[in-house]
Amino acid sequence: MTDSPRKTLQDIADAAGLSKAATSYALRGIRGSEKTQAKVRALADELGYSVDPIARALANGRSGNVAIVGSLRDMWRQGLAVMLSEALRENELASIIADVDSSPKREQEVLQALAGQRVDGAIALPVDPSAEYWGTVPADIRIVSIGDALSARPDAGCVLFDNEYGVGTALQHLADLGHRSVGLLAPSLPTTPGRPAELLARNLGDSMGLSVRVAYSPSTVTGAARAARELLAVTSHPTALFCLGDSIAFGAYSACRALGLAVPTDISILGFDDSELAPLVTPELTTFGWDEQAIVDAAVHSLAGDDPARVMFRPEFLQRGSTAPPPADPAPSR
Amino acid sequence: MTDSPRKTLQDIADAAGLSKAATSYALRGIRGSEKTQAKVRALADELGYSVDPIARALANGRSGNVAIVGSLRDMWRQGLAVMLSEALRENELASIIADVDSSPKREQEVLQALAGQRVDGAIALPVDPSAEYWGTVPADIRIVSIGDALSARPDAGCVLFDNEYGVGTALQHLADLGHRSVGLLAPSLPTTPGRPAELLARNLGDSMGLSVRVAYSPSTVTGAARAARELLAVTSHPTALFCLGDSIAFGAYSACRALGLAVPTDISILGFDDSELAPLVTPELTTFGWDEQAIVDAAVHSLAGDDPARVMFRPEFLQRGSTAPPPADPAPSR
DNA sequence: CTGTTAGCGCGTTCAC
DNA sequence: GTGAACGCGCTAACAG
Repeated sequence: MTDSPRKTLQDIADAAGLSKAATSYALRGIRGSEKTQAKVRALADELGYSVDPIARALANGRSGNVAIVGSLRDMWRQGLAVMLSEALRENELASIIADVDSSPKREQEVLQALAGQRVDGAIALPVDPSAEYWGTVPADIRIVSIGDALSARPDAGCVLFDNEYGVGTALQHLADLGHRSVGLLAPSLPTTPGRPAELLARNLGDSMGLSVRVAYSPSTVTGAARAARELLAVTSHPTALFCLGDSIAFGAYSACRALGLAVPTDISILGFDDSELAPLVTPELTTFGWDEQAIVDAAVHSLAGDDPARVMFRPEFLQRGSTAPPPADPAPSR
Repeated sequence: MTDSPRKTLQDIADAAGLSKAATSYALRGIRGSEKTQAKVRALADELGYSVDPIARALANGRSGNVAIVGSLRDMWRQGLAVMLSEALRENELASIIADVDSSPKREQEVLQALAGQRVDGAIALPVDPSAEYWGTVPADIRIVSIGDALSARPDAGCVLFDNEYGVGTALQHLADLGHRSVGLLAPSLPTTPGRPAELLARNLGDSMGLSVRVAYSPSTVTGAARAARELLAVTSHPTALFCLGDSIAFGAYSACRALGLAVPTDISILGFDDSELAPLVTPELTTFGWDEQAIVDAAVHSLAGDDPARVMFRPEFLQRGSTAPPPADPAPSR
């Protein structure tokens, strides 16, 4: 238990026989001769000095903290959050993580608290990207959103997903297999309508002669199981389930098992995100994979760099074993 | 886009016609008449004032932040970290999350930075609980460790797991089934020996006439698959794998599949932590479940309360389908 | 008790 | 290279 009373800049200035200012500049290599800088630095780590990040933050107005805000309930997003956190650390930024479940209300609250928290920026995995409240975040807090653009915050960096490609590929795949009725299990709440992926699914489905029924599901396996069950508990249920997240797909597996439906012979299931476990369930889950590290790097770069970039990532279709043609006779009625 | 240049204490002092000091006291309800306090508070949120956490931290030495430090690579810990973060928020504590992968070196670095960050406390899911470096964290930073006690930090709160029960039950279960040679896949590194669970496994194994071979594995599915493969790639490999974490168990499934070993007929697999997916893999994973919410509450309570409590949780054995008696003839040699 | 004045904490930055 | 002011809230010491 070190009881060392923290060295301050003054301490090492004294030791070096310099002024605080000179020492400060030297430490940061901004001014002073090579020699002085070297001497000061040597002294600093000899005495075990390290800048007090709080004092520095107070002095120059940036805290070096960024918030990671959003819906962090499914495995994929949790993993992403941890990766983000790590990438930020490598950029000398501390991250505070705030899960908002999938509640726009919580999202708004957290956002409101941001200003007070003095974060320099935020990386969002937005619950409701079309909400007005994004506009209320002070303009000097940089935002990068992952997944959807923030309509109320056009200046934010965006790491977008090529949903058109993903959803199009998925529906085409199902249409090609002969499905006509598809259930879409989306992670948002009914109260946050208009998320691109869902609109897209309806439109693209229409153009392929596919009837797409949309349902909303929590991103937890058990929650999704319940949602999937409801979708399947009608007399003439969809013959395929397209789940916007692997966690949801796993829930769908569970629901099918409970209902005695075999995957993929009775019903096809399509996931999204390629969780580590997708190849491990039976049958292996057909899903879409991302280059997560590239996504994380893009987000952090967009936050740290000077251009709030807009980049788009295209998911890779990973066909495995969870899809097949629909059963020949009308789907069993529960 | 509010462009408000952050109100300061001075602003609201001016507005109230008071001194900064009076205002500061009033806001915190420490001094001043009821009337003044009410007036000042009203003014404060009318003007949208909120204390600058940085200035406050600099002034009184505490930031109201707590760090969540540790190995956050497996799903279970990631989920726990997010839950902790949420529970802390409810206690008006912001949390910063630092994943240290499973590197003691990184753990030490993060710990060292803690003091500078002015965190009030830390919740640790320690990589190396027996390391000396825990002792170097300033005594005024409260620590609560989850999973293992910190030998160098006897004053820390502890949320312990009843490993004796868990490991004992697991090994007994395997012994009862007739296994004699068990592989233990533990998430630590070879460089951090002496983790209770592993020592226990050897000792308990001995007393049951079980030969326990310990191997170390990353907590990712793919990493664990590799580790499991090595363990199984010897001529006379264990007939059961006890994995200290479901992520590792899933990796073991993957390895078995690749090696053409059937679970549970060729090899039994036992997990730990009861991930949401444990009942979804085939065969369903036999594992141990926790009351995560209780664990989180205990940790947060121990950090926030005044008694650095020591509590212990006992996992629940969840027998499903991944264990069976060993094959009658000697195990196939790869 | 109410309110005030005058630092303090610690690193940064502007003038000279 | 230097002194001094600054950022913003907290707190000891003191006056009414």
